[in-house]
Amino acid sequence: MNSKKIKTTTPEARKKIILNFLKDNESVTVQEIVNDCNASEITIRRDLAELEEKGLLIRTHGGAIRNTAAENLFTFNSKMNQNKENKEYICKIASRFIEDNDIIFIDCGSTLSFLSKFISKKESLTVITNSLPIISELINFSNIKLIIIGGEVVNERKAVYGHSAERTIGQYHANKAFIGADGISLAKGLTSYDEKEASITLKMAENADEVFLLCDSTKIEKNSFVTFAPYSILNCVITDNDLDLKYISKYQKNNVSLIHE
Amino acid sequence: MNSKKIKTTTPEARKKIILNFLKDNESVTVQEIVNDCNASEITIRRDLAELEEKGLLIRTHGGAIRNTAAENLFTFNSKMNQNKENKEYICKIASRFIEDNDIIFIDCGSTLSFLSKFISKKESLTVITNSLPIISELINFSNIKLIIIGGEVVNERKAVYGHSAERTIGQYHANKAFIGADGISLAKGLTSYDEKEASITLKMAENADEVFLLCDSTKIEKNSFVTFAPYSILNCVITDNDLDLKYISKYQKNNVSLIHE
DNA sequence: TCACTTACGAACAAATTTAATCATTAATTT
DNA sequence: AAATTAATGATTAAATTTGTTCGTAAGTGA
Repeated sequence: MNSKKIKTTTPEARKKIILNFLKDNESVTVQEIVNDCNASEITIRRDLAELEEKGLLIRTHGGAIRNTAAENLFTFNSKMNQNKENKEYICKIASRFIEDNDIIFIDCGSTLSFLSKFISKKESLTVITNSLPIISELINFSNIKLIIIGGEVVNERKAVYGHSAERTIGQYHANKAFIGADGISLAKGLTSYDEKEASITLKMAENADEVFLLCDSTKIEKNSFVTFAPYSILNCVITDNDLDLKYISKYQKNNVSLIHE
Repeated sequence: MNSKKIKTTTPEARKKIILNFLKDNESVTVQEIVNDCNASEITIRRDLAELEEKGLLIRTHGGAIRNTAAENLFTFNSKMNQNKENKEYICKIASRFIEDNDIIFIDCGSTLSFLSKFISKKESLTVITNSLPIISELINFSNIKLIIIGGEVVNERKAVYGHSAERTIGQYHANKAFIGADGISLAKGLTSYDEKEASITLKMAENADEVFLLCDSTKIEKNSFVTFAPYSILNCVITDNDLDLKYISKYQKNNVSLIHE
């Protein structure tokens, strides 16, 4: 029996360690990685060179810094995990409104990206979206017909935007649209931080029979920068349990049902 | 040796051990599994190959890493590594024809997906594609304007197809198109196994000033199922070094340059 | 600026991992 | 029990990864 020394890292595992480290830290030195990975400097430098090649970090003298644009290919990172439970909760409620054979729009955004988790079990569904995380989650399910909206890919949002995208949406019609917003109020309607995003969201709403707004309770009766639609386009707002209950009747009077459980 | 060796693991039990280990750890080495399972390296490697085939993990040199959905969704696996060197070689040559500020179409297919490796260094570029692996490789690079063609997402090919996609391509015009095919001959022109794929390829070629066909030498003077374009739409065929040189002059006489180095 | 230190990468050589082939063993079917 | 099939391991050559050396480049402080 020849006892072999057991290596605990492979090249790819090292790279994962490096990238994971950079998720928590702004920068890393070659020495730090050498210690963590039990490999020589030159090996680490070669790893860093490869990772830079792929755009996953930026090399510096003595180490590397995070490439803020990259972090994780098709998942949001920090924003994604903020309020994760609430977002999942909201999406779970939303999934109750999805029926077999529905054709649905799914907007992009960190809240909406949890929706894919709950809809992969439906028997048959057509999903039209501009969100790459959604595509990536649903692509393996043969029961879902997936349609991606074409246009310019925006890295920061992992989604497709632009005139071409907006025009494309008009070619489709869906039963239901599941959209996001940065604020909603009876006074100003739906508002957003970003104009591009607002245009896409509006187009989806316009081309669907029923419109569901998914947003956490902190956004209710709050206004953001760009006003892009009146609240009347909505059939339903789905939010979390922290909702101030006084809003429910107010919204009901304006024909919008506010659902939180 | 007179003591009977007692087997403690079956193939399925080993695989369970491997997968369970990867639930708790980011990565695993072949040696670690060998120790845990009392099997030889080759057996473990065969296990890992099977598990990778099923998409349950990702093999690396020396072991395997966990398969988190988003990381490999948009990459081909088995077909990708067939003939890898030739495909890279072809793409490297092709990249010489790409200049700064070009607007280029990139077709989908395992050969073409290596092209992204070589074009991320260009200063400024617009890439229009229906290939999700290409999108996933280029999304991090701010020097590249990325446009995805909308339509139905086909999991098997990790790409976008359909009438809507074909129509969309007509909205764009590119300097150069880099396309693939399953066969090319002077008699039949460009041929493909798949009709949907052929239509997309043809549209790209029609909407570009220059057309480059990237295909390995085994496809030269071979015919496949669907004839979709005459060879005259091509400006250039880029192939590998195993090319039979007699074809070069023949193709040149028909105004197609056949490049292999 | 200069000297000084540290980091870097190319080239080579060593070590490790891998795939391919073949022979052996175990399990299953006939 | 014989034949067939599946699983395993040993051996080899090839491919990949790694570390060492050494000359060059980059940052640092006086």
